[in-house]
Amino acid sequence: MPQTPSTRWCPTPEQLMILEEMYRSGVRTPNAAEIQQITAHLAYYGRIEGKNVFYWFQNHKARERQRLRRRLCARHQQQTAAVAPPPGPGPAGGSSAAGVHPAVMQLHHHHHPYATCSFMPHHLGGYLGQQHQQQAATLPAVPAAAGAGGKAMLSNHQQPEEWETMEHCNAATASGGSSDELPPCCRRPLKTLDLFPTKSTGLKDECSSSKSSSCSTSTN
Amino acid sequence: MPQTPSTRWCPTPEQLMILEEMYRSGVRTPNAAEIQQITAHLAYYGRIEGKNVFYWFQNHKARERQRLRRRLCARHQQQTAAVAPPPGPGPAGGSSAAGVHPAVMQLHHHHHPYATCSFMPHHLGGYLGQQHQQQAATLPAVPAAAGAGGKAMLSNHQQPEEWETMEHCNAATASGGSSDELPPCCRRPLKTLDLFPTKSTGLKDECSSSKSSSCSTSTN
DNA sequence: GCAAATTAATGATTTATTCAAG
DNA sequence: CTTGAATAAATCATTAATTTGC
Repeated sequence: MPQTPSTRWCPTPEQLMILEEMYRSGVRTPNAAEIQQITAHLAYYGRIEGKNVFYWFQNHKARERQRLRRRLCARHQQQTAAVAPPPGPGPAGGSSAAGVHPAVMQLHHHHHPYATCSFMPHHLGGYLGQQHQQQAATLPAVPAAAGAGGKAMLSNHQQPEEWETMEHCNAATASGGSSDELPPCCRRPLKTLDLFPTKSTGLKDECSSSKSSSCSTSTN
Repeated sequence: MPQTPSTRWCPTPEQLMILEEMYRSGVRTPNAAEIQQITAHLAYYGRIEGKNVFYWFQNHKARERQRLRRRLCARHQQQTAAVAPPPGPGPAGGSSAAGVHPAVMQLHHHHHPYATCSFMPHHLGGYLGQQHQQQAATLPAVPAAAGAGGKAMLSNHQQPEEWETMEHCNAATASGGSSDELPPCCRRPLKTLDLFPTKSTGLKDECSSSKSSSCSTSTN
């Protein structure tokens, strides 16, 4: 069969490189428009959809943070019995390498080749730019008026997050934008979300679900 | 400004009633097609979009469960330390009006009047059934090839969840369906997800983040 | 040397939390 | 205070590495 019916997007090295570079330069949660652009650009190197870009940033961000947490935790546990660690353990001479290369953005600007441009996580039905969808036939028997994606793209690119111990390279608002419509709902202040789920808001966890499991990496 | 640019969907009593009835009859996480249908139906009673239906079910489900958890927890704590001073004033008697009428499902079947049918969480750009969008003008300066929604609809309507202590009304798979394409990725077994985040899969929590907060219903 | 069996990464989905409009 | 909307965390599932047996 000519077309590998791979259900999963498989990023090419180039795509990955670009994405990582973007991430490094500060892009964390691109909004719809940005995702579109990125997608269009990356499409040059192979099949890719908006949702892929979206997911990639989500996952990358989450996992980067996770990794950090784990590290800090390990370290914390090491010196646990000792004393209260200095408030700002910081990367401790780690690879603070702030030397990030600036605007890598427009590596090449040419639009189109692939750019399926359809978001919508899955089978929902990409009735959008549905113009030359080879596999349009495989689309399910969804009634008819099939809408489109459900949840969605983020909107505001809130920079600060692992900004803390990470390589907090500035170059904020990498994607230039800033002149978008920015609808009323997406201007969340910033949200101070530190590495550890402090959750000091008030009523958070319903119960005291004592989840006591060490950091041991047990195989799944 | 003739049209209140209310950013939020405001469900009409009828819409709410129908939604609740559906929920009661087992609908928990309708898929895209179902959401479309529901949206179309509810659109008869007022403006509504797919995402609204989607969110409604999400929230309703989550909150129902949350309420339960809180109750159980409270009870548990009550008989635990036999103290637990009521921290907050508490809403006391909630409106638990459970008097709902049975199978309301197809109250009327007529499609259309409103049914914006566009999902996509927000500003993304509802370039879909974009046919008579009054406010199409307000759409941002999204480049051009604007894709569509981002995250998304669920797919399999996994029933079991609060099935436990809830009113576990059966009538499962209310929306008939079951003959959809159901792409390879969405056949999750069932997922046994009980009320308390047991999390016994394996390596879960990175650390032993001792989040010790009682179930006290502190006002937010 | 290859191919089945395991393990590690990571793309995709679902659930839980949080924010803020009404 | 209720609840629609948005985001982050957790989870699942598939693909790529890697190991092991022949």
